[in-house]
Amino acid sequence: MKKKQTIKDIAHAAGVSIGTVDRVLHKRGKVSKKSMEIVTKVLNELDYKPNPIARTLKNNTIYSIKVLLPDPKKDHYWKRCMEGINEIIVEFGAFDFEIEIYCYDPSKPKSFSKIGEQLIQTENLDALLFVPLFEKESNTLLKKLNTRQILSGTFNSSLSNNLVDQHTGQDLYSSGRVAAKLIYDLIKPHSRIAIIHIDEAFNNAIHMKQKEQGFSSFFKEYSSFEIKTLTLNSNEFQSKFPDFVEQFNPIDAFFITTSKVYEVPEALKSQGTKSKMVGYDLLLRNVECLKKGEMDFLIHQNPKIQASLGLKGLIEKLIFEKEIPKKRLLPIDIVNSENVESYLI
Amino acid sequence: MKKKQTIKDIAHAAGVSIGTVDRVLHKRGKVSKKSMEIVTKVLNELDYKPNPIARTLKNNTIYSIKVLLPDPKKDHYWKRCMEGINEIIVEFGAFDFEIEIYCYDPSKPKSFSKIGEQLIQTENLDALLFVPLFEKESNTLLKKLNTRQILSGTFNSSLSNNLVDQHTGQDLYSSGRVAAKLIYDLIKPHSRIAIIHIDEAFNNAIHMKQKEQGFSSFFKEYSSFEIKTLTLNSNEFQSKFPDFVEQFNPIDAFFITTSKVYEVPEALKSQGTKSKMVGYDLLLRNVECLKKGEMDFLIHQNPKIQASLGLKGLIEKLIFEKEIPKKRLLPIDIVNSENVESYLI
DNA sequence: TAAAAAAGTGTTATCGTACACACAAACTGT
DNA sequence: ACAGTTTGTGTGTACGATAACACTTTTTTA
Repeated sequence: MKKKQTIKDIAHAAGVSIGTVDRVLHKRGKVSKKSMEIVTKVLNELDYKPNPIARTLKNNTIYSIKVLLPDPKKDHYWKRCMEGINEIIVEFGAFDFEIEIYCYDPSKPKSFSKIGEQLIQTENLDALLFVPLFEKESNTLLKKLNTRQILSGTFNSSLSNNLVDQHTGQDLYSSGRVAAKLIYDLIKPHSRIAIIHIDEAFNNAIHMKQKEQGFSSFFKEYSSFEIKTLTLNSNEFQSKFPDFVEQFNPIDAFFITTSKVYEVPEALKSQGTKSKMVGYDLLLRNVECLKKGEMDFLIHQNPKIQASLGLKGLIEKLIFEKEIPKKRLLPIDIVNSENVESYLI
Repeated sequence: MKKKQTIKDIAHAAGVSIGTVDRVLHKRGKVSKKSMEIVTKVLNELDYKPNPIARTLKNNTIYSIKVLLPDPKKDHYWKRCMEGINEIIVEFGAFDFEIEIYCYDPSKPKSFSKIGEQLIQTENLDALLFVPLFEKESNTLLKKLNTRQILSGTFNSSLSNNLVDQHTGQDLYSSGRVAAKLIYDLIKPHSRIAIIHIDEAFNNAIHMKQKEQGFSSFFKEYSSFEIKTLTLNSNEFQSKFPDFVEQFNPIDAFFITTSKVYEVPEALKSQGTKSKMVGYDLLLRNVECLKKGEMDFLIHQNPKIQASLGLKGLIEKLIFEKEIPKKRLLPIDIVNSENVESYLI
């Protein structure tokens, strides 16, 4: 039963003062070669780890973190992210933090830029966590964050470059392949498959493309399927979707690449046909469809965990100086009517 | 930008010393009615919460936690639990803890009782986390833990009573239903389904039973399926399984309730028939089968997360006095050949 | 060679909480 | 009325890490 080593123990073992040990630990210089050697030697031998508790106690600055995500009022998907953020705020409530959430309009790149611009003007901003729906605008923001030495984190969507300090998300290409495999198991050869992209306003373009590429890559190994793609935004759905269905009929399976899955069974009801269906995200309306048997699988993007892990990473980096991986990929959860409850807790 | 309230702030606002505030906070008496009133009033007004960080700093005791789980050498499934435990040990390495792992033979209840008995004899044991494979023996242990005021936690298997302080696991009944739904989607009506229980030595009896009940409950809604059950232990597999298959042939789908799924495709190879198959756990051999297309789905019990969350809960209870829920149910993950990698990181 | 600058080292206050201790004021009993 | 007890209150120190500060020793410069 050995007690944890403290800086005092190290100092004593090395025959120096705690001041010297501290200078070695923080590489603050002003240490002789001799002291340096003996302290590092003792440090390695005794496996010293500074007590994070004591460290944060002394360092009583108030860290400021801002979170910027799409408005949940415009798209319900983001509500769960908000919940994840709020959970972390509670969890770290005992620490001196000032965390504020801001929302932008997911259909307006300018709204993103504008709020982003305001946020980085904040005095003493320590970290910014955001959802980079718009590639160009996000990169502009990131560059400014980097020059100002502000810690950056993204989640949900990913950027192709390496500018961000930390990213939390899913591999969308694999996610498309998962959907493909699920559908493949449900249908017969020579079936007809429709890929439907329903977006607010063509912003998730990269997002949807990656899923489609994964999906297609899977079916390339099997030539006997006919696959067609329809891309439309939310408003066009009522007008364009029925036409598409009529022309491509009969459709054996649908792969919907966004969370607006619930639109499809609704629209198909008049048709009377029963198709296999795989889509994204556990929105209330999607879950209802799943339970009613109107769709087969949902792929869970785990927005809550993505957001909370992202924020947690930034916080721990700030207060514990914990190193965080540049990229963290979460599992791709397959959800059907029977395990959906287990994800909703 | 408001700083966190400290005990000093409260004392100042109430016009008393921090000692008095402290006595009010800890109900240690020796406080006049007048002081009591004004301090509680200020306390409520300013929404004071003591800093748990500073609190633990003072309390420099070394906590002792023991973990008792089935030997990974006897059953590979437990290897990942071990990994989860070790990750947490690293994560909390900076704190004063003494965590030790002990293993018992999953086929011998006596081995569990014996080591359990030894562990609770330990002086100053603060918490015990264990896998309660054996109901009777586990309850005996739990009662002793309770009388000795030792914090208790279980994971993976659950007990029907309420004696344990904290449990982390999955709902096995639902898990059986998930398997049922997966199989249902893959086969035609009037198919024949086999439920196979392969156990080391009939210890997971409750475990397997719960899964079977969930599975059956799903198919009760559809009368047109023929379901047969085979229960055997690992050693009997070679001899009894082929007979069973021959008698019940053709079998359209298999539901294997334990992690020994990999045995089945192997045994069926000589048969030449292709059946649907759903089983449990991401053992290396199971993953190989999944990738080769020899089985359709695996249900992931997430042993690593179960173990690590369980241990983390106990630790946080001890050092931060964080309240932990009596029961924590993890999601039931559905795994196919395309998302399996995302769970193996 | 003396003065100035730099390098190296130890001491100490601080963060917020907890608790022992000291001390004063208000009571008790003889 | 005075010693002894109880009650109430404030002060001081500890926990471990950190960094400012003070001090000594060495090196550089004029």
